[in-house]
Amino acid sequence: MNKPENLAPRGRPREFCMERTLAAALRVFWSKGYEGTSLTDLTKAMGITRPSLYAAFGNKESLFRKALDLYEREKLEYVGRALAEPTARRVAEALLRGAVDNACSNEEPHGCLGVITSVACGAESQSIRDEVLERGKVAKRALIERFERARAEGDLPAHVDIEALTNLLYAVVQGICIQAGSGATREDLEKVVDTGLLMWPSA
Amino acid sequence: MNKPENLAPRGRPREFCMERTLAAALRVFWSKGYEGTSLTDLTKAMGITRPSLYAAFGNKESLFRKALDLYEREKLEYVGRALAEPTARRVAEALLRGAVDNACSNEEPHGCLGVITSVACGAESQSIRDEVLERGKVAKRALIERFERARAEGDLPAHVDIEALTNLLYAVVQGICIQAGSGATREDLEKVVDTGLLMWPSA
DNA sequence: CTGTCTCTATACTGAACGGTACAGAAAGAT
DNA sequence: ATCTTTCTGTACCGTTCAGTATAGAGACAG
Repeated sequence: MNKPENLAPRGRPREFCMERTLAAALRVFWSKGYEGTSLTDLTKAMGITRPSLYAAFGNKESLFRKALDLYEREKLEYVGRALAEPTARRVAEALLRGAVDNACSNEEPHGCLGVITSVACGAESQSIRDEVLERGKVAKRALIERFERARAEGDLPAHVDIEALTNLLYAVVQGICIQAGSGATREDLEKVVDTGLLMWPSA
Repeated sequence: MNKPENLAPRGRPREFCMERTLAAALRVFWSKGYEGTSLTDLTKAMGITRPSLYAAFGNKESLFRKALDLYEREKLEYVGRALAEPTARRVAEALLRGAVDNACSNEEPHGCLGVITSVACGAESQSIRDEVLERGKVAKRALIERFERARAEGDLPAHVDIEALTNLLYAVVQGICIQAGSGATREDLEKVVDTGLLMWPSA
């Protein structure tokens, strides 16, 4: 029918920028985990009050999901880029180097929001944990399919267990995220990636 | 001077077994992390009341340290066994298989208490986090020394970066712990170990 | 028995948690 | 100007947190 002409906000306009406040919330969740983040932490970092937060983003869980969307969109795009690389080795390399970049940024918290959440989420807020794990499974399945294609193309030895290889690669990525959050430097982790790539199976 | 003759408990004797209650506390910390565990969780699992807990173990932090000692003594002894293996490859294999065993027990929580604590410990209780990280560093240093000896013995290629190789192995162990806590089965992780060992550098 | 000592159990403290009711402020519509 | 709508800030809700005061129960010494 008629376009609702979305330039007609009827009441008092919002005084803060939702994108900026969402990015601020993401940083807090990223560094403290879902349960470790309090509403006071959030409102202080976002520069808004509690009722404003609830009106704009729903409750804490809904805010976290929106922050998670932003994180996947902006910080995990390297996963999609890695999947598009032409060879299995370059897929692995792009994934590992992207993980190091993401976990070692100078401007963002160290580590990976997904790993932190999947480890630090208790029985309460189980649905948050489940959603993060589900998103991880989707990425893992895409990697498995990519490596199966690579094997079919003669790009990986025929004898390797593709699922196990993917889980191993995933484990290294997770370990990198943990070590980044535990004080390892970018140089340390780049050497880990180099060493791992030396062992990558060739066809 | 005189030995205080420690078989003279003067007041009413304690009604619970400290070892059993400490083991129960360890299980709770292991499955929920330090900050995710409340005193109510602890007293319920240990079957004692709050004042009994405080009289016997000090405060929550002191109880956690005692549980961590127990964990290292009973659940991480495989690390020492791995270091005593005769070749670098067998050190790595014992470490990886021990990690899978420990993280996939049928009777204990899945995952690794050290990994969980280092990830899920916020700015509060920083000292807990620091202690766990320090204990991890000690183990890593022992592994580095072991692999340096292995290289000197011609047991590892001369060109490998020992510290990076150790960090890589450590990353795989950490990834295994995370995946064990995220629903991976023992069979999944055993295949990961097998695949990783296929890539282990030979002299 | 009476003391004395140490355990246990109830019930509490102040602070922080996630979430919200309510009143006032500010913008467009009429 | 007035009305309606939506945002903002204060002040609060009940609950849970780690930790404790206090009183009673129980075991030994004399």
